[in-house]
Amino acid sequence: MSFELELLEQRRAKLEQIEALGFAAYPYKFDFSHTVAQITEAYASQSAEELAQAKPEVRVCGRLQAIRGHGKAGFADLTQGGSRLQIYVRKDAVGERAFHLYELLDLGDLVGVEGYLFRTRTGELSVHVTNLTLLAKAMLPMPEKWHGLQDVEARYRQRYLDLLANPEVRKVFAVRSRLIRALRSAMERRGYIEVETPMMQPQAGGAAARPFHTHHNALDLDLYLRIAPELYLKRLVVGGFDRVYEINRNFRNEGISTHHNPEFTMLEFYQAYSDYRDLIALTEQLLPEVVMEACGTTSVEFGEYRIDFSRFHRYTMRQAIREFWPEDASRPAIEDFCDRRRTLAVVEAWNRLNPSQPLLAPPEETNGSTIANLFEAVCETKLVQPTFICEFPVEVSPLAKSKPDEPGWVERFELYVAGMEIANAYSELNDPEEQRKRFEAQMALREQGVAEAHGMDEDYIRALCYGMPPTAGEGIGIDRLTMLVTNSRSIRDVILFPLLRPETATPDGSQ
RNA sequence: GGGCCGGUAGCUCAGUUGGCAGAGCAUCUGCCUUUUAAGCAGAGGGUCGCGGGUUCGAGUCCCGCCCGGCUCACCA
Repeated sequence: MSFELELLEQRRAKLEQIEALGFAAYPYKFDFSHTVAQITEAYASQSAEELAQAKPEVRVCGRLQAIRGHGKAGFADLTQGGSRLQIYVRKDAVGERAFHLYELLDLGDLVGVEGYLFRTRTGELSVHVTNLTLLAKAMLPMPEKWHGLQDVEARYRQRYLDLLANPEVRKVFAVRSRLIRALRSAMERRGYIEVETPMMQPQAGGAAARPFHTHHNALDLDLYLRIAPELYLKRLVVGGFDRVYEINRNFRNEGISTHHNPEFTMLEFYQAYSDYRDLIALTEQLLPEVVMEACGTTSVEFGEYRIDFSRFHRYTMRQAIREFWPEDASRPAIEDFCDRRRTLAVVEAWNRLNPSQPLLAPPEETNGSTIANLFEAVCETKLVQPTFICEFPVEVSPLAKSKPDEPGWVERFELYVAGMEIANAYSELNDPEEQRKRFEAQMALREQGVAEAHGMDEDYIRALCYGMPPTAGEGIGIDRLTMLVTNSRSIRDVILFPLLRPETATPDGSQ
């Protein structure tokens, strides 16, 4: 028998002994008078004398995280919801039967205790137990008590153990929850209505990404998991919801990295009678507001940086390439991006400065794509403090409205923080004829083999034909924002169950 | 997909030039009625990720594979 099975057998035997003592192995409930957190908070300031006088009675439950035996007495740490409370079990106080139960307990067991509060010789608030019950047994051993669970793979695969063994993980997800709650209430305060739009779509639109495929049997219908809610949310704006938002999952069938999980959470919202400038103003208000609510400050540690969400920088994409160009002699001019040949010369200059990582700019690529790629290569990692990058090439923005004076550029911004794209927003294109032309241009790209190019969406164009008010829309990546406010270097550390290969045994027995 | 790093007891980790598979925690037995990384004495626990190869001998060297991490590419 393997050691692991032996441990399991030991605990089965203990559970049988516990039942033989007359305790239920899996009782149905425990009537607690306090949570552990309520007790530690309410009695924190009471002295040993005050407690000895009052002997406050409590019924409290949780998981045993440490057991310290002393012969005919013993201590244990009861944890619940990330809080800890010591219990003290004496044979003469609980009786033979309950003390025998105490001796059969293992680390990880869930128990309920009844007793009175006191302070030990060393001053620690503890429950002097008069009644002990088992609520559920841990049949497998818990991770080690002071190093926690370190194995990264095990932490993701068995997140429940990660949460039990590593208190800071629990904190990350508490902050994530506060952040989402803050965003929701910030949107509600501004008069936005929360909606839910289809996750399964006959056509995956609203972004440039490859989708996941699925199938509905009864309708015999091929469907895609959505890559963005955008086109549905704008249909709702046509329908008269002037301010809508959705906080939900998007699915993109792309690579996995420290900044990308195949499913990720976005806040996406639309505001009628507004343009992207209004959304810059909104974002400048919104982020400090929600970051303050989630962490109690607007400036947060992120790796080697301190990120200040109360101050925003701003460049156009063309300005940013100039600004962050590494060398004066070859610094491009704004006019260099007007024409294909001059843009390619800028790429060549960049590649001369970075021969090890040359930027590929195939001749058939649109000039807009080349400029956007150039921007990412030159600037992205340097945008540490919150920075708006405004005005994108029309070729990479098929759903955004052109600038009135420069049809090749659109009214759009992306917000960068710590080298990551956090938000993306634009003045929405609401001219159905122009939208049709944009879709046609995208389809032409798709024919050239650009798999993530946008498809034609006739129903969306029909919706625009009924008239969409001038509208601005924005998406904010919740996972990445959570990374920033929890100082997490990997997106997997802010997603409870990140996608991993399943741990199935292969024919040769390996994993 | 490329590059680099890792996988040894339930957990956290050592393992030297190729020479008997180790420690701490956890577990088990005994002692212990205010400890808190409780303590003391003893015991058990291993497919060294998987499969080949080299060798008298492989955790260690070589090849292939699996899983994971970081990074580059792609993307948000």
